[in-house]
Amino acid sequence: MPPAPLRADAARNRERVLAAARAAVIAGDASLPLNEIARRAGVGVGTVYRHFPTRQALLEAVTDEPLALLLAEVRAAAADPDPGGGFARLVRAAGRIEIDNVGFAEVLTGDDPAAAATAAKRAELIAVAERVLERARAAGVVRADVTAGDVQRLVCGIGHAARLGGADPHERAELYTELLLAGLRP
Amino acid sequence: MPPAPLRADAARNRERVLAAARAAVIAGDASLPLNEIARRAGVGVGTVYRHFPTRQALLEAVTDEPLALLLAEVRAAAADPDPGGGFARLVRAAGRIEIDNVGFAEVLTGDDPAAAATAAKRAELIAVAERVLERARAAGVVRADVTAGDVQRLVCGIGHAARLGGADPHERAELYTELLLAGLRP
Amino acid sequence: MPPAPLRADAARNRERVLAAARAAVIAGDASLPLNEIARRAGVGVGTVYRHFPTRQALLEAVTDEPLALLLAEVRAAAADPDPGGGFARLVRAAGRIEIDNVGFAEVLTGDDPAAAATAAKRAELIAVAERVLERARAAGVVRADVTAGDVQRLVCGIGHAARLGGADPHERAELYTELLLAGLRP
Amino acid sequence: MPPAPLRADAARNRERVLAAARAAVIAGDASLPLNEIARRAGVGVGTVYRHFPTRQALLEAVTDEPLALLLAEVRAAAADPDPGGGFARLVRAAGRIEIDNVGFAEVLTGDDPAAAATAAKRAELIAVAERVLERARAAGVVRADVTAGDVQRLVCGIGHAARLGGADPHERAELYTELLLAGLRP
DNA sequence: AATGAATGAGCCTTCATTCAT
DNA sequence: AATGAATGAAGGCTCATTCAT
Repeated sequence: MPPAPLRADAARNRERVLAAARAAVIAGDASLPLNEIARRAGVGVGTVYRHFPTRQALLEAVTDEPLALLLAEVRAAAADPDPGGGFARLVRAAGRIEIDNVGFAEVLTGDDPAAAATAAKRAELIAVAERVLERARAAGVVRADVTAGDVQRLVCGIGHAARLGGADPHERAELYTELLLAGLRP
Repeated sequence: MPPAPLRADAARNRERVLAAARAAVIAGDASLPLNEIARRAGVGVGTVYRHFPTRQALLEAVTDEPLALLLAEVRAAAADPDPGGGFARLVRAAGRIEIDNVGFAEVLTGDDPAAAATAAKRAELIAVAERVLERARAAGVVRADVTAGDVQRLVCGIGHAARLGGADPHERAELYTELLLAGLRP
Repeated sequence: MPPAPLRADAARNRERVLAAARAAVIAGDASLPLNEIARRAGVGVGTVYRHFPTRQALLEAVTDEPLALLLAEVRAAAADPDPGGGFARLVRAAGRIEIDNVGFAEVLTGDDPAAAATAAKRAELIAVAERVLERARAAGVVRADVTAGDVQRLVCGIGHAARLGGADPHERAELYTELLLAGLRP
Repeated sequence: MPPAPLRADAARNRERVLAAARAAVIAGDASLPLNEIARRAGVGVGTVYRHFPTRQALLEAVTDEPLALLLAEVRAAAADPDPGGGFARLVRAAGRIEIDNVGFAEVLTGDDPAAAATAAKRAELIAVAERVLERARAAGVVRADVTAGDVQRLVCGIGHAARLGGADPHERAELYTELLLAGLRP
């Protein structure tokens, strides 16, 4: 059966929890106690558990929005007539999204996406990204010895690096992304 | 006064604890409970606390050897007559060491090195690395908009990235390092 | 808002913990581990912490009942038409209550009452007691060089003294209280 | 055999430990870790244990000097031709000594004096004090319903009371002692 | 469905005490 | 005799998770 449409109040609660978790994750505190997330969301712990049976499930849900965003970008990249431009666009978008969503990398590269929906999105993401890379490679604008998985990991790495310094990581992330793109050329 | 030579048995215990911690860190489990480290080392918890009053102190001790190693490399890099070659050597060495010592990055980029010795080594490391970069920049073989801090962070990021995939990260790390070096050229 | 009426079962647990703590305190073991109090109360440690975030909070709660009792007495004393009689009544009541509630003195004379309610009661207690003493002094039935604080401390001291011997401290406390009253006369 | 005369250095160590413990006790920190006492004394923990097998033994040793002092006073009191004056002198001395030696009361009224020497002194102290009280009672200058034990306890209580307030307890102790003496009159 | 009280395992840390050096 | 390293029991506290209301 399709996942029963949530009652209005249930949906609102779910959203609140999600918002609290998102805020925590963005603030870099991805290990915030569930008790505390519940408190900030203004709901009981039980409610958190009802909507998200495991912490992993919650993190995935948090990552769901950026994942959709990235999916859109990768599709747009695949549709770009310029293979090199499309690839660059993809990498830049991934970098931007990664830097704004701390847990993102873990879910994307982690092993067990509990939720089927996430798994599906992830699979598509990877498949399309692979095509984008393939095309760029064929056009001779990207090194041949680099896989889609490498690119994905490198984007994560760059996000990690950008976050290591103090203050605003965005500027750093931008620079690092350009470095990465330069390094990826043949 | 010099830090009083340890008694033979004390030194052995210290080494055991260190070995257990090192193993844990290499295995990627840098947050292993001190209890557990003590158990694996075959000593009481108290002994761990005696030798390393804080977890940070223990991590620093674990990182001490690779830090010394890297320090030697950076000195050698500074002595290399070829600025570009010296710089590349430094980055490659840093990459290799980082990949073999998970906690390394954190201690290197973290804020408060409890132990004075670590602080000193770290300071020298950074100073010399800065000179190496400066020289490479002056020789026109490295982009001008990249600081020593950036390089340090990027090496960490690359280590992180290499570790994200399954199995042997070494090969990946090597590739990523070359990408980084390529990206750093003007 | 009023402190939300506790759920029936929560209230029962709170009471059990309180009872266990009270028993321990009366038995003179005011430093009983919270672990042990939890065990005796038949609840988990967490429950103790939920109801009383700190040991101090628990002690204050334990002392709350006798504090209320004493407050009633001191008010009655203030209302007594006979200044000397009122004062004596106050001292005797304080002695009796002190002897039955070991931690009482510490909370009363200690510095930081965590709970606002305790602080308020304490303040009123002291204020009214001061008036009782004042009146007695004015009537010439109490030495002029003794402050309310002194009386408070002396009552604690007498409780302490009464508890030092073996067996039943009550009888001793009574005698010591009379000695104190005699000594306080001009 | 008589307790083998200590070697000079052993005696010095013993004295150092004693001094450290005394200082801690006077500072009101009678529960200072033995490790810490050893450190302050500049000796190893083992040395503390050698000289004082139990914490109780150490406390008794700390109390030994004031005990001797009090013993002298009580003898002097017994020798005083004036029964009332002798008694008052005894109480005042006890008060003064008690206020300067926090652990004193506990050792004096506690149950198990591990050291035989302490036990002996204590016994004599009590015996002589009893005679002083007896004489005062016979002279009609002290209430008849008060035992030597009571007086001892009351002095402890007064010390306790004096220490409850902030800052300098000496002044308070003096006042409280006079109150006690007044209260003890028939 | 929601709540939040209760639970208890588990980690952290301290310190009395022992014992090899 | 002295030392201080080692030990481990004990207590403090947190937090994921369950479940009665």
